[in-house]
Amino acid sequence: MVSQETIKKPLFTVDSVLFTVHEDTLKVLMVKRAQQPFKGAWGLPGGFIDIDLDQNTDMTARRKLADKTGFTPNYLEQLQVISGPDRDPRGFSVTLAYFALVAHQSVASHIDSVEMACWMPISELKELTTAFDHRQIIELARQRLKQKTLYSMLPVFCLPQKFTIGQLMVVIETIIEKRVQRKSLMRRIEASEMFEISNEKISSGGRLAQLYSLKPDANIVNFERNLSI
Amino acid sequence: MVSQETIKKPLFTVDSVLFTVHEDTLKVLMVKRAQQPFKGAWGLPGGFIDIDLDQNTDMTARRKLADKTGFTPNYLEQLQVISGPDRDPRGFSVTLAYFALVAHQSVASHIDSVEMACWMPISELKELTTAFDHRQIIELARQRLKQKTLYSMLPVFCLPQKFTIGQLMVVIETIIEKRVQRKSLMRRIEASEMFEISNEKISSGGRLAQLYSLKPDANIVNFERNLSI
DNA sequence: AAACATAATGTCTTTGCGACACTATGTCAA
DNA sequence: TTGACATAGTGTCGCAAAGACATTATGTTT
Repeated sequence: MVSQETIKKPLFTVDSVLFTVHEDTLKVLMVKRAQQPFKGAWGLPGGFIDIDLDQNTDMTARRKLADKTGFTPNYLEQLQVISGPDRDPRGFSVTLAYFALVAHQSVASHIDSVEMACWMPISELKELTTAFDHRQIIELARQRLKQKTLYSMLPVFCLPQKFTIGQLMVVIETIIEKRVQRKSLMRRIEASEMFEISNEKISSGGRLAQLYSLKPDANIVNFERNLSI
Repeated sequence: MVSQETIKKPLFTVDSVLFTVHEDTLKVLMVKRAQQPFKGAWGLPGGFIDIDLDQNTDMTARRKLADKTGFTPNYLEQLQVISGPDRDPRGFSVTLAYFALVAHQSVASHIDSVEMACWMPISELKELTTAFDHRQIIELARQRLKQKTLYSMLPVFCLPQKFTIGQLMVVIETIIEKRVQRKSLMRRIEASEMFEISNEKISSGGRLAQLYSLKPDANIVNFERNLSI
């Protein structure tokens, strides 16, 4: 028989960095670990692939997130594989980290009712001791989110189905930590052809704001220019 | 004890898509499989992680490439994890695919001497039956290479240490399948500050061409604008 | 020495974001 | 009711970087 049968296998896990923006703050979903190692510490939602339940690793990520939030995220993509002999006390470990986005309101109530999960503001992470190398993974995810925000409309997945340009602007500014011109966003919304104008407007303390929504079959457009850093 | 001990583990492998450009053609390194499954078929170089030899999955990719080419690539980055119950006849399989670049001349002689490895022009892939889902993985890698070529100088890793703008232009045009302005490349070389002007020039049938080389400590700059598609 | 080939530069056009003034239209309070 | 205020949306100019292409520079070849 071939050699792979005799090679020691590493642990393989799937973890997700689920972001949302709420109250002008970028937050990440953390869960309190119920088991060793790092029992009781905050860490990323994730776990082992279950080859009877999961068709692939994307499903593993979704399933684990659903366990914690009762929801599947609006957006999910692979972030990176992190591996090494020392990152897990149980032995050589390989983690596939996902990066996900969700509208805060979608999951707010469920999260609030569970003691094991919380939305952690990204700024409060440095004072927190997290399980494994999860803080670095979150930082990696944040960089990716920031970068993608410069050339795509990814932040719409942090908003409800119908949203205004003002809301989009706030979310983008929170993510990239820089002001952005409303005009630029309007140009991009127009040019991308990803969105449709709702027949509703909502009040926001001044002139009524146009509601937009993502077209049902829209693919995410990547613009050829970044917003300036 | 916790449940992960009882869960069936998927197979975990690391494969690499190693590109080079030679004779105005984008080529990918394929190896003839020595073992089942798909024994005798062409596939991507790769294999199982060896937790005694490899500090992480990057090392696995490098080690497996070195086995086939006697070389480590000039550039290596993670591409994507592909997983599923049916992609490997032995059972549920998880593959971490890498994407790598090398100058053709670096490895040409070694490859030529080995019957088990060859540089396959990307255009000839569709007529070839490849192991597993390796053709899709290659296509994925090609898309990524193309995209990154629009906003970075990644193609320099397909060139020898000293290269001319003309050579760079050919490689870029081969990858993105579109003509590009020499002027644009010169502007980018200047602006990125990644390169230094060699004190040599080489002949190329006309006026001598300036040789450039990557600064030893240079990081890869991402431009804020894409080349047009 | 002339023809040719490739390299490099000069400069005008095009495109899309940034800045900001200006207009539009809602709410709220006197 | 009306005027102050707030937020939404538009018009327009500036600017930076890529595209296009003519022009100049400097090699090789005959």
